[in-house]
Amino acid sequence: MTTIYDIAKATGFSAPTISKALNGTGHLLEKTRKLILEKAQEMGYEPNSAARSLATKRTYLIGIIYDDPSMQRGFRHPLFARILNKFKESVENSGYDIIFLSCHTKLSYRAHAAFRSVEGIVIINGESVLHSELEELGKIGIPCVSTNGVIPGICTIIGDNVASGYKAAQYLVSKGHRKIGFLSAPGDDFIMSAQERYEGFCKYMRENGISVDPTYFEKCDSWRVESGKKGFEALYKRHPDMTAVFAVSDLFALGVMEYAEQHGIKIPEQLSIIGFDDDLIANYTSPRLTTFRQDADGIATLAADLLLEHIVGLPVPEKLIRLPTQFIERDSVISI
Amino acid sequence: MTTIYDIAKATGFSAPTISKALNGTGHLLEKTRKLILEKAQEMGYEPNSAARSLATKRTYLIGIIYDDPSMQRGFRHPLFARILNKFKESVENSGYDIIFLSCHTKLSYRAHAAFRSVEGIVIINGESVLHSELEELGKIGIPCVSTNGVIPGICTIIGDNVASGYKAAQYLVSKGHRKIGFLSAPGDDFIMSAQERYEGFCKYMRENGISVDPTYFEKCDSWRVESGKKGFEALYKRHPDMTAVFAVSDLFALGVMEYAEQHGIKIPEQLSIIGFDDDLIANYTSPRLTTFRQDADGIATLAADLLLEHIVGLPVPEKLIRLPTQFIERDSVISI
DNA sequence: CTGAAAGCGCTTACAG
DNA sequence: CTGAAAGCGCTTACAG
Repeated sequence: MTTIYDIAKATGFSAPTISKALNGTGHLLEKTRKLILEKAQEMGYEPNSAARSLATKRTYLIGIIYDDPSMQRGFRHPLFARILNKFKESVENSGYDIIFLSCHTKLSYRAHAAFRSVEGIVIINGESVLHSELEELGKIGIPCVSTNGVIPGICTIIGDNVASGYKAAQYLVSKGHRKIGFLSAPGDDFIMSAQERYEGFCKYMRENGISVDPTYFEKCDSWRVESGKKGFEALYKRHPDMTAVFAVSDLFALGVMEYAEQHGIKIPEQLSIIGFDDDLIANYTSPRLTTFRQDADGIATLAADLLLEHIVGLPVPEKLIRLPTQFIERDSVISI
Repeated sequence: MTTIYDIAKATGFSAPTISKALNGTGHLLEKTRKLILEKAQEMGYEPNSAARSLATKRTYLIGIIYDDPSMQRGFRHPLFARILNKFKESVENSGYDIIFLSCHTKLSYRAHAAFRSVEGIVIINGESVLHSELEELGKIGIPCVSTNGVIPGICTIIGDNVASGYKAAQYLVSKGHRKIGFLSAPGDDFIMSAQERYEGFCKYMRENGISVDPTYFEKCDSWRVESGKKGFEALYKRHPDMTAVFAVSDLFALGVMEYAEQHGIKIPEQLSIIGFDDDLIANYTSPRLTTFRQDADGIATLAADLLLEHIVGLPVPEKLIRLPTQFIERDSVISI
């Protein structure tokens, strides 16, 4: 590893001068700068981030919270992986690297963030059980944004769940459906996407004088396929005359299809389905799945921009920003 | 940010003593250690990794090369995302963090690795076009493993492609198929998985006296669904009497299914298919797709273990390690 | 058992 | 325009 001092020795200039030449700061003779740059190149010099960070107090590191306990698909999560992809790309374009913050017995998110001196944090998919940890994050003064749960004091950018639920209800009703099952998912005061979709669903019904029977609602106990299947089974046993179901996840829709196939329920002839997320798979089931697509790129870009602005000291709204989702009509819903 | 000096001042001990207490090194009075630890806790002390790295020359950072130009699914890649998940988990258990190495006009993999002082590098999914970059990595002396392409001087752990191709041929032939299309993918001297699968395929045929007609082979021009579809179209136009096709990727199989549906080809009645990767989707197409599953966890764990051993100075074999794949028989192949 | 000194590689005022 | 000095937060020999 060549250091700045090696270059100093080789060129006869002092370390500060080398530093200035390398960073393009200060006023140096063009000739000096050129000579130093050439020598640095020749000697294969690369700056050392640890030393630089120590001196400048800047690490160009963004901490990522990405834990997927509920769906357990890790980096293959249909929404959060897309957000992560784009977020990473965005911050890298500004010279930042990302680092994953972990949280276990020997290390908290906060401790990890402090250890690596990250300049900002994005909560892409947080362990819901760790509220207190996450709220703590909101307090330590380090810039933070969230693309998932809503945490006091942290700016959150998410898809418009209420509008999506509203749209689903509207669409199904327009197709003549009235006995509509709702397959929901775990959530709490922090992660509310499923609840909000139900809220929007009920809102449409209410506005249009259609009563909502709470026994048509079923909350699955995880975001996994099997949970969707199990949830649908419960729903179906209560209401075999149900004509449609809105699942808050494509994976649940898969579970429904699986159950339907095993029990001779024809889709969409006997049962229409709407999913959520537009997983790649939604385009290849049969029938192809009608679903909602969240604006992952929009969410990620906005989150990155706001976080970066926050880092350089610009004011950031501490509020909830909702981006529209896109309704994707395919073949899993029919008119009755 | 409380530093070691703050604790020194607060307790009356010197900085080195604080350091020893915090790290559990040296010989200190139990009483002293306890007092310091309590004070540190109370003051919310967290070590600073940049300062520590500078002093110890250890960063506990692993550089990840993960670029997916060919399939363009980023973190949702059916194989590499699974490897990344498990690899991350493995190294984190040993106290390491991962950081993604990027490679563009203003930064090479090598420069990025040097800047962040990573202690080791894993090439999970390298830009194939950047051979020279990757080979350079093999030379700079920093511990390196690969789970994808084969690079001179770098230990590589991959699935057993030859055996998989062999198995596919054997299975198809046992079901009576003789006119078998082979849908291959881009590759080169570095990334050879598709070629190797064809090699194994031909090997079985050769060993069993079945001639292989090269016009039944088609190389798609990316790993994407559309390329698979296009590739199959070419194949099908040459050989409408083909009874089966082996696609080196589930995504290609999806393309085949799409083409088949649009052209009234019944699957599996008129055309049997085998895919590769066991993407989630393979279990939900209709018919459900027969495919191969790579041992991503095994590959990742082995890669992590070898890399970590290499980092602490243990000898690591500079060779190619092949892990068996699992053949998953579902419903997309019939006997004829 | 504890501490004074030096150093890791870089940058930032401050002189000249 | 260039450099001497000090400091970022931590650790490692080395004394005592």
